[in-house]
Amino acid sequence: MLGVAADVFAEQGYNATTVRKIADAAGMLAGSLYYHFDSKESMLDEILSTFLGELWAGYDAVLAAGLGPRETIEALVVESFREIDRHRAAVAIYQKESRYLSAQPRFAYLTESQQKFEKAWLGTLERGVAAGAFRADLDVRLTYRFVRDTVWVAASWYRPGGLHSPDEIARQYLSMVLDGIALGSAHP
Amino acid sequence: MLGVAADVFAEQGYNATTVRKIADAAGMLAGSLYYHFDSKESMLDEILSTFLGELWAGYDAVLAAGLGPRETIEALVVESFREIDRHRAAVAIYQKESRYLSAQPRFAYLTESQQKFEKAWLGTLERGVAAGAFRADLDVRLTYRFVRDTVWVAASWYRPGGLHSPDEIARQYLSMVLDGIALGSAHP
Amino acid sequence: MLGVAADVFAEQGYNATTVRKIADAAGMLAGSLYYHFDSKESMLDEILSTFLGELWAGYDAVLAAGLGPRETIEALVVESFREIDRHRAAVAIYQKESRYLSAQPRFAYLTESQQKFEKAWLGTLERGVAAGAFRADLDVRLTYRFVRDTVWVAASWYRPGGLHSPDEIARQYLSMVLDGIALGSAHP
Amino acid sequence: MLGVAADVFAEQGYNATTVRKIADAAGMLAGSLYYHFDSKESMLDEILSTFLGELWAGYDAVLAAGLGPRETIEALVVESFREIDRHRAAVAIYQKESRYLSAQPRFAYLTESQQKFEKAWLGTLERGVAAGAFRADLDVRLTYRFVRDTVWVAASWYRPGGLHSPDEIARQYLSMVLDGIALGSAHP
DNA sequence: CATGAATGAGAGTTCATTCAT
DNA sequence: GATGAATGAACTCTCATTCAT
Repeated sequence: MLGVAADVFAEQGYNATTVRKIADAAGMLAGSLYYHFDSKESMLDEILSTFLGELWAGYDAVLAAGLGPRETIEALVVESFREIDRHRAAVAIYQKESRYLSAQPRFAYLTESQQKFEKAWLGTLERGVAAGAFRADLDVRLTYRFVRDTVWVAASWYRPGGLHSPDEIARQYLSMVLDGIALGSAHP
Repeated sequence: MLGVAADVFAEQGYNATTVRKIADAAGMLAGSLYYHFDSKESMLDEILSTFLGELWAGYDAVLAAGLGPRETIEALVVESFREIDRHRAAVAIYQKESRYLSAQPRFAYLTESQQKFEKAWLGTLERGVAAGAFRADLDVRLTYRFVRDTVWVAASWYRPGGLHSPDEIARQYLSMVLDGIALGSAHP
Repeated sequence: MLGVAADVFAEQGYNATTVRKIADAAGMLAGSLYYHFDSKESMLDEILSTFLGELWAGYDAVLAAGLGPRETIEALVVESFREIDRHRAAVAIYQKESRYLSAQPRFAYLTESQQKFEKAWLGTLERGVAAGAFRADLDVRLTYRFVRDTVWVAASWYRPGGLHSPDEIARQYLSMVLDGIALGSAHP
Repeated sequence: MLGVAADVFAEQGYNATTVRKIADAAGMLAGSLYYHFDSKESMLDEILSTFLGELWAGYDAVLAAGLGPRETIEALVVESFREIDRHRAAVAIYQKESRYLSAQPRFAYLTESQQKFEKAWLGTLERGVAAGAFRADLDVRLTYRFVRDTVWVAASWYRPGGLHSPDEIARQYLSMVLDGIALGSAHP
């Protein structure tokens, strides 16, 4: 039933989603939802925290593996697309609502997660620049935002079961992000 | 006053924004807004259509200039970041709300604009692949989405008057998109 | 300008008429009306009191003429249709709104007028029954309402300048009220 | 609950009636009404269409009975007063609001009903004139309006459970309409 | 005299939530 | 576990009215 709610939230936006719509999609009446959940907000909370829990399980495993910076970035991107595949709705909700939600105490964990996230990615990029794996002529914060957005916005159009598997999409994205889309360019 | 409304819509989301909040931000009472606008929706309409009007003025000029595919992409990206600079709030609103809005007849122009947009970008990318300017081993639709999202999501964090000028950001984005962030990669 | 307001009130109803509609019909802006009138209610007040003033001037002349009961009824009906002709809108407003207005102190004169009205008509009918001019087998209060309504409701469809003059309509109405519409009936 | 709404509409007028007044009269809060009805307008719609449905059931039975013109008129009047007795509020609402409502598509059936109504009454009167039952020296359209208004305006003052039963009122009205209120008049 | 802009009370309506059944 | 009915706060919007210009 959380899955149903997540789909509706993702499609219509949290605020524009009425409890009745969720109930309709779940085949019951609006009042009946309250046997299962405390509130509309608690559904959202559970959707987001479950997603972030699984995301960090994956990320932490990658970060603990002791890979080089380029390999770490690659693994994080692959992991991210797998999460998009498994939690598409949650990711879409996160993208749309997190800024406004993170102001509320109940969703403080969104801010924490975001900071941890930034530390992991930005740190890896900086490590990669120092190690000569990534270009030094780019603003690293800009690069961070570029890579981050590039990956996660995919949730807005990705549909599971489409032509490309998550791993295939990850591979193509990585190729674009790392090597660019132009032909014959080089950074000696 | 449309600027005020756009800022509030961008920050809180259209649905979560009450007319009272807009009125507060504009220094008047909620009812007073209706002397200037027919409805909350008409404010949104005017914000988005004004933005799209100016966007297409710029895009059309670029597309009519007869540039090569790579130069066209470069010019479109530069133009896009300039629009983000001038219409940051409108772009953010567009990003968040357009999917759900485009279902309504009143906002049918969003769908039209999106199709024109896709045609311009996708066409240029295909032309570039054919001309040997862009890599042929990538899915061109995936590449399109990658480039498109890469550019426009910037509106979610961009603040006018920050460290980087729009043109500087465009330059860095283009460098990443075209040549990648990795050092020493080449596509001969 | 009162005439304009009266027409709009008559057509749309007092409550459904906005000040703006009156102003539109008068060729000015809503706020400008307040140079001429204190309030929407005062327009209504002036319309109704002017009409009732003229009505009673006519009625009082009839009642003071010392006519017999049948001739008095005839004269009152003729006078009424002349008032409908001259104050069609006011009569229509009166018909629709008086019950609800008469509860307000400002419009107490409506109640007074109505009582005077009832006294004049009912008294004449009773006088006529006693004098053998009118049938005694009918409930006189019912008869009063019958005659009263019969006359005044005409304001709802009457349009000045139509086929029938007010006096012609009065003549036909009187013929129906006094002698009935059936052929060959008699009350010896 | 429709009955409650009808009473309030009848007494105060549709526009002057707030949903809060209806809710008060029904012993609930304004918002609660919307569990039972889509809108204030849909209450009005249901009240009027229910009334017209029953009215035409009665009228159609009369018209199908194959009576002579005078008997038809008598039966229609009797039927009308019975409807006033059963749907007093609805009739009063119809009288006050129908002209303005019939302009809206939703209430187009009011216009249709009115045309059917006119056809039934006017046709019967014309038939009666041709058959020598009614006077030929009167304008038949004027007569139609006279009879029509005479009957239905009664809803504005009629109170169920009063001194006169609907059938008694109908009898007196018919006597006045058919034979007049004057004594000794004849139409040979 | 008229305008344009604002006010503020109140309208119809929506919706998350509650709760007896 | 689910339903139907109700709650009450909040929302968008309307409108009579005011007033500086």
